[in-house]
Amino acid sequence: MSRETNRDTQGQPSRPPRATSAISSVPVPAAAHAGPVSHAIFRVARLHRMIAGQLLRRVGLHLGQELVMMHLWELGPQRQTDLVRLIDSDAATMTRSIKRLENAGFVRRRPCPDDKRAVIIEPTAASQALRQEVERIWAELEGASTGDLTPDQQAETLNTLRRIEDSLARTAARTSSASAAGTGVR
Amino acid sequence: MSRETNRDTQGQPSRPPRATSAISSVPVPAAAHAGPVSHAIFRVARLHRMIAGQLLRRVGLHLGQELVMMHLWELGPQRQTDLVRLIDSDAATMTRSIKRLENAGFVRRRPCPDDKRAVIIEPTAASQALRQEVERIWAELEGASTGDLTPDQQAETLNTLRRIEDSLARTAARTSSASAAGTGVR
DNA sequence: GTGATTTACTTGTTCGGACAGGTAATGGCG
DNA sequence: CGCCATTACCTGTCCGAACAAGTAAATCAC
Repeated sequence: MSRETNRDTQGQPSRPPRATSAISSVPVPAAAHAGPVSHAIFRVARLHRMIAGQLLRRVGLHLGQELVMMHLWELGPQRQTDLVRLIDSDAATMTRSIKRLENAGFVRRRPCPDDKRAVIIEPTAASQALRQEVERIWAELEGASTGDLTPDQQAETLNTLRRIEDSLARTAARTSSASAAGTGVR
Repeated sequence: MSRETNRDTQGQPSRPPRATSAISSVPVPAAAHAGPVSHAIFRVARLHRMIAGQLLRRVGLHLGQELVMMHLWELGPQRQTDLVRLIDSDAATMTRSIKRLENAGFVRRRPCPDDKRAVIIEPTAASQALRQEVERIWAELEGASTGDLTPDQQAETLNTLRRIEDSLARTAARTSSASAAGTGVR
């Protein structure tokens, strides 16, 4: 959360705060009642992102940069466009992210011999020291997400998340194609 | 996703695509294998955020601004700091968000009579036209998230999400008070 | 081979989010 | 009353994300 995580100090608006139902449930009546699942996704996403950001910052990485490095470590040098596809990111975002990783000394840029448009990104030797740290962070993040769930419960959780993802993906496909029928058949 | 959502286009670097297991499962070996739940959360969050952004953009709002408006509509005029607490946002972010909503004509700023430091934010009459749209969008987003789940399954999903949130919240509480080893890329 | 299209990447802009200051106004305490 | 920590808000900066637009190279069509 932000720095201000206190409660009480009620303002003078014209309505009672609705008896904040449960334990820690932040008082968000409007959004919560309009779409409980949606709002839960939103809160989980924010917490997850925040924790990941905190952990990564300690090793000198920003959110998202760890994905780039993980792919480079695992698959070796990649063209920028391949990284974009792997992470399903944006070309513009990747350009700037790579630039910052380069400034930080974690990657190097090399022109592609086969294709003069392309650039090959490769992890530096110095970045190898990060690898274990990042893997530890991902394990920590996974632990923070799953808590003390049993493997069965984790599988169930994963199932639930996949179901949500599939559902959202279906909607995204419908929503984005306002005019064309295209679900990207080229 | 980004604009580039195509597949195939065989690349020529050393990239064995690893038999993309399922249907839509984007080929993200490294991150997925390091933390499946974590990675699922990440993907769900991104999809959810993207769809919400698309829907909101059609009515002239940006991500997060709808939360401000929903609270103002439901609770009436609020001080800026109250909005920050309600949404659990950041004071700086709120300042700019309010400024943009003001430029868009959706809110008005009025000095607080009791406290000369504070500012009262109130929804404009013009913003009332948005209210139904935003509520429709939230319903649509909820539908997109839950898909064709039965109420029981939705409750189960909600339970799972809450469990993740609690787990993350516990970690966040532990993490924020931990050590502080600087190291910054910036 | 020439021209049109596609691809790879860059840059500019805007947004939310987060952090680091900075300025008033407020309120408590001696 | 004066001192001082807190509060409410603002500004600057940096980052990821998304969109628009542009450049250069590769590829396709003819």
